[in-house]
Amino acid sequence: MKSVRLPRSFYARTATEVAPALLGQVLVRALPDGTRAAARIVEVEAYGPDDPASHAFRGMTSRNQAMFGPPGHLYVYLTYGMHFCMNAVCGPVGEGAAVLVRACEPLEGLEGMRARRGRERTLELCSGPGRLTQALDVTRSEDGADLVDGGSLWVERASRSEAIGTGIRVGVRETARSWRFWLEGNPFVSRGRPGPATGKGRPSRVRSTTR
DNA sequence: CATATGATCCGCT
DNA sequence: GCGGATCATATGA
Repeated sequence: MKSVRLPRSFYARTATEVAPALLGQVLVRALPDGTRAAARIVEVEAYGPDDPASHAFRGMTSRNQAMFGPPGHLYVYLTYGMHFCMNAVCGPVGEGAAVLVRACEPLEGLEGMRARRGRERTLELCSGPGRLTQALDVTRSEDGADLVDGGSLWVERASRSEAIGTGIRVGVRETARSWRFWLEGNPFVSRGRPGPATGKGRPSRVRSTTR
């Protein structure tokens, strides 16, 4: 079957529409050495305008300017001084919305991923925002890259059968928005972090003890 | 200029 | 379950 790259119009919607729609789609990375890496998106988070948790909330800076650019481009930033996180920019130009890709299921180029990650277990290659950028060799150099017309990184349409789970975003204290989306039952979904266990509003994650 | 803080990961207990 | 690693960015003196 022919692989179809997601068009600009796919991203030109609100982040809360794009986020669940990205689940099951395949992220493809063409590496400098000519090899390919591909992974299926299994967990995302939406960050919209008027959203205090969004990097765009306080206006445009040199760090987040890609978020205010055209949809379908990449916003990549460094967090905790050592981990990159990748986002797909959404909405109209100037809005400042994006979807954070939190976890993927490795499909292609696993050996390269293992080498870049320094880990053997497939489960540890892409199950986390910092992990997947390392596995796919995405750094700040890719900030602003075009997912639609660019040549090294894009998203291909794929089918999905799993149900979608929703919950509060990881590391975000605000509990009103359930803007984290994942493929229910998929083992590559990151464990995330339970919110500040201040008593109210536990995330109520799926029970995953023994299996 | 100085400092606090992350949309995290990993190793150790 | 907990804390250290490690630094760009934002904010205040």
